[in-house]
Amino acid sequence: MSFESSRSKNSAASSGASRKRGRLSASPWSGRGRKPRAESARTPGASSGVSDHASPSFSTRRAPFSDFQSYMMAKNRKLRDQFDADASTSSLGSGDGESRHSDNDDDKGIFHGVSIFVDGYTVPSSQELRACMLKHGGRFENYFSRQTVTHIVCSHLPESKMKNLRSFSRGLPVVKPSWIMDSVTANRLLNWVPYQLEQLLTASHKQQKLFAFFTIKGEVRSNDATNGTSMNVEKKNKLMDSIGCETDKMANLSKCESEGCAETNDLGCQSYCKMRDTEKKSVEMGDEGSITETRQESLQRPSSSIAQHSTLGDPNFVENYFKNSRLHFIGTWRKRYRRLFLNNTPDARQRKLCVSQSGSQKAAIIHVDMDCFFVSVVIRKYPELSDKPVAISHSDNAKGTAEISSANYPAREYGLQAGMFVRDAKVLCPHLTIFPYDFDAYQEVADQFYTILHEHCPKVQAISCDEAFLDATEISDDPEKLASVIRQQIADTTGCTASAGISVNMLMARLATRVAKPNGQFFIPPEKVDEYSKELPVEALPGIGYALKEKLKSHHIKTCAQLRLIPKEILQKDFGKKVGDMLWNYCRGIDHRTVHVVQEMKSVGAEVNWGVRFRNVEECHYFLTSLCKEVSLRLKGAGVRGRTITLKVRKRKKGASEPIKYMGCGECESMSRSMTVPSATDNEEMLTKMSKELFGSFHVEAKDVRGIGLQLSKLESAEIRHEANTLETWIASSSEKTLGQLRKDAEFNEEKKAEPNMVHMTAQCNSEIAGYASHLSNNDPPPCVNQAGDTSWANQFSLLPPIGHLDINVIKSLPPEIIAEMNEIYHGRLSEFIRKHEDRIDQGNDEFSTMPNLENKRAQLSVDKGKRAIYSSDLPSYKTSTKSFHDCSLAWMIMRYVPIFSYVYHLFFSFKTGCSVLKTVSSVGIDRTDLMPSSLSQVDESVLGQLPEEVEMYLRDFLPAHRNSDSFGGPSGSSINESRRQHGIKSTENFDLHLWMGKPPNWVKYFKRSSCLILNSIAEIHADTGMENLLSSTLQSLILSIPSLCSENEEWDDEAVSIGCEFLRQYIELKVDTDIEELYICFRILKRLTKHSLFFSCVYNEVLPSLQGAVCKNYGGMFQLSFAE
DNA sequence: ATCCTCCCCTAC
DNA sequence: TAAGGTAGGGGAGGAT
Ligand SMILES: Nc1ccn([C@H]2C[C@H](O)[C@@H](COP(=O)(O)OP(=O)(O)OP(=O)(O)O)O2)c(=O)n1
Ligand SMILES: [Mg+2]
Ligand SMILES: [Mg+2]
Repeated sequence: MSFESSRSKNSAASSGASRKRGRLSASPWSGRGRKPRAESARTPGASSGVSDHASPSFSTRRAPFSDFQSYMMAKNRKLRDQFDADASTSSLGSGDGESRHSDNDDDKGIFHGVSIFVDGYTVPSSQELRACMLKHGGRFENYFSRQTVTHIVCSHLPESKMKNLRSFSRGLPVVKPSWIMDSVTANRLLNWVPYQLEQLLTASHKQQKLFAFFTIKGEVRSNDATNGTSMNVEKKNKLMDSIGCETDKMANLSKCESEGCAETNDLGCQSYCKMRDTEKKSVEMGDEGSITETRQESLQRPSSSIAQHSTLGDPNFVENYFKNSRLHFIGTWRKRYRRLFLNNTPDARQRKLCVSQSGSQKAAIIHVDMDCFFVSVVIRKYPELSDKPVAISHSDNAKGTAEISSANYPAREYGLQAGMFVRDAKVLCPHLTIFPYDFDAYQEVADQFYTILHEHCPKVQAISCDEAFLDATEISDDPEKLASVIRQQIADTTGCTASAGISVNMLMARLATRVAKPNGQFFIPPEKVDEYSKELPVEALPGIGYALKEKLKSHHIKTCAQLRLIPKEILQKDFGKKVGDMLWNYCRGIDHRTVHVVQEMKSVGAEVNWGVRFRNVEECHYFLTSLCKEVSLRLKGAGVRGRTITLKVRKRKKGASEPIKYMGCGECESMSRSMTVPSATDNEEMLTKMSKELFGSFHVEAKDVRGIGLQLSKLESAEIRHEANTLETWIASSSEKTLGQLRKDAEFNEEKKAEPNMVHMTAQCNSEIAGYASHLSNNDPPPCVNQAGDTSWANQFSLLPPIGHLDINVIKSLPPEIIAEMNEIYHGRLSEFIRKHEDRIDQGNDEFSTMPNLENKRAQLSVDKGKRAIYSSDLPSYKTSTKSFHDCSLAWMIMRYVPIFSYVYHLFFSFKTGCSVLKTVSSVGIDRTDLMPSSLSQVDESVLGQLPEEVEMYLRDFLPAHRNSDSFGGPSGSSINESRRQHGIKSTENFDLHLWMGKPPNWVKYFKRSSCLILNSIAEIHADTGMENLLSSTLQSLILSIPSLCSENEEWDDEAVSIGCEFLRQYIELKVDTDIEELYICFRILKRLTKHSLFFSCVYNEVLPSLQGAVCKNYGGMFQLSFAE
């Protein structure tokens, strides 16, 4: 939707009033200047690496560059970094990745030879640590294995977990994440000893600690006094190193950094420079017209020109933009604090599985949220400002369109809100003090915030950098106490206040927080849930934003109480199944969600919709290149690759003028297109190529482009080892086991040797992938199966899908040479298989085509004979089927070895149609028939969430997170079809809460349908009295039939009372202006009715305040009704 | 029916 | 000047 629409917090109207700033406002802008992040981002040695390496985005890493040379240097450096990351990723498991840059031996990275396993929640997150390790030549293990892991990294484990950790870590260093971050900062591998986890130091470890302490005694003493952090550690390290505790890797990166990276014979570097040159040339040359235009514009436009801050003026635009975008930061921080479920931990396996589901116990959910987060953090230094209106924004310009990011509570008194333009805010509150952002500080506080939460509760679901849900059901009898302890500690540690809401579900906890703010907490007991939720306006419910609110308003629904009057089926019909359910539940305070500690990552992307202005396609392409670079880095940082790439383009709406917001995108038409490729990628050049193609397909005028975004989905893990490892482990154990035995296995199986024939797999997969990747980067056509050369596929026999999995129809449609090769791989059994099948058809007994077999479907090799993009390839067909077999095996093994899983499985795996009967024959000795889900996408999330965390982890980890084997059509015509579908608002008049509108007024329908006899009668009477629209007449008639109606067979429920109340309230609303006398009469009759009927008594009492309120508002007095008896 | 694509909506 | 991102949920409608 357009940023310009009326739902915006900004009114275009109010630009007048440029008043003077208050006295206080001078300081933040004039005094401290406003170099937002660039400087601090490079500050070394912040305690836990807070300032650096926070985001995979390169944009957070370097200062902006003013001249072209430093720009190029930085680019080259970046390229090299990225190259390193590539190398270390593909060198996992086999060393051959290194040959690619063997000329540069010193580029191995400081963590060469180091392999970490991250246990539990850490700051920075395991994702970031992973990115960091891979970037600097180290390795990151998803699973603990004594063979591979050299260091265990963790922080803040509860004591119970510590015990486990002690037992399985035996001898391996257990260190804090700061070891890694500090090492990176120092650009060398620091000694880990000072970073040992103190909590873990048992007798055996103590020796090392004592040793460490002893050798640096003097230093530590003096430093301890200053409560030092990284500085002290840094000193400790120097000492340790000088004693020779551990050999250091030479710090060699800086050499390259200093000069001449452009001349490095680094292949990637050169090709990059070349590419950049051509890019640049094409931008400059363009067509004749645009050259002159360029000249003219740059001459004509002084510093205030549009070009200045747009893509036109800054070759580093994307980079600089992300360095300053608050929304970018809060968007990516969310990831930082979320635990992604690939991060399985041994302790999770070890913990008891019998954490009995608290079925009977009432849940205790705590929602914690920092108060006006950005403001609080910044004004810690200025306590005198805490009761003055303060906001955070990029600019203090009272006439500008900079946005308010956060306003403190005094400022909110003036009506300030996040998202408002500064110029509007200044109108509302002329003496507002505005501070610039301090992103480093926000991150640091957020880190502390989450550390505290995790210290107190194992079940934390991160919502954003300043907000989380805790499930305290099992850990505390007194969640209110827990909340206050947590809030106190947050205040003490961070100097900022947090508020908390406590209730029985996530919805109510969240709503409670709103009441609690600022700096408070609020508990909504189960019995009050109804009461609290009833009074709310619908937009107070999370999930109801501008659009839903408006849609509901058009049905005359403004409050939850009104919403409750609409039957679920009708809501579902009008809003869709899920949304309808949500509305129905939420307005009653019902919420079935559970606190999810781990969450799935489904897409990775980046977009820019500010400052985007182009003159020609070349500039668009250059921008796309930067964006792809960014996305590629983010993918690598997250350790994933994607198969579907989606490009989103915002195009100036026809007739739309220059946006209200400076450099904004204004009124836009937005469109998106995607293509799916057979092999998941994170390769920058590949992305660039694809995104350019997608961009071209829009046929958009370059000058009209106002925003571009790129997103990858259908994600797969970048680490092939992941599944391999798992497979090994599982295969290594043999017979049927109980769950208990299994757990013990998990504890010890790192000791085991895997089957020798399974070990090869990793290396082969890797080399295959590497080969494919290198082809891509050389711009060669992708290798086809035959060229791929290695007969290694034959060796991977054990990984092939059992022959029974193959869809015979698909097989037969394959090119003959592929069939031949497959036949070879299957040692001739394939042709036999085909022959048999043909026999069967002859007998009219085609088992394979009549039996619905999901797995067969998944293994289908969709061969698109049509035009295919250059990067498409037939090769992955094999990979796909191989992969699907992985999935089967893993899932199968879970079922086989863990009886409880069969149970769990039946509990929550829902199949679409025809459950697949999986025929598993095979090379690894499996011979069973079982049901299998094809992926986690078929799992019922809510059930999954209720499982014990361990089970959840298992399932998430062992099942494929995503469907891997759906057909890959490439950008085949259909997937690239422009769609101009209208999403017009459906005007179903199925329900309307305008009760007094319509020919027979709408209330008649409701009353007739009601199960309440009284309401039915009212409807009847209304009809009998000739559809009289005056309520008083109806009530007059009603009172005559009182004896027959009320007292004896009074049957009514809450819903009847509610609709009765709504009926009256709307009547009040309708009549209060125009016919106050009618209202008076009605309520006198009603008062009389209360004597005879409890129902009317309820309705009357509930509506009376509304009546008196309305009367008072309009006439300044109240009805005297009491004498009416 | 179910999947997929192209949206829209929401929250921070 | 100013930095309107990110990612999940979900609906409509076409393809299968
Ligand atoms: N439109 C928005 C919403 C939020 N934020 C940033 C600034 C906020 O400080 C932070 C946290 O968002 P909250 O919704 O929690 O808002 P606050 O913490 O500022 O206020 P509250 O006390 O209501 O939580 O995210 C932002 O930049 N722009
Ligand atoms: Mg907040
Ligand atoms: Mg918040």
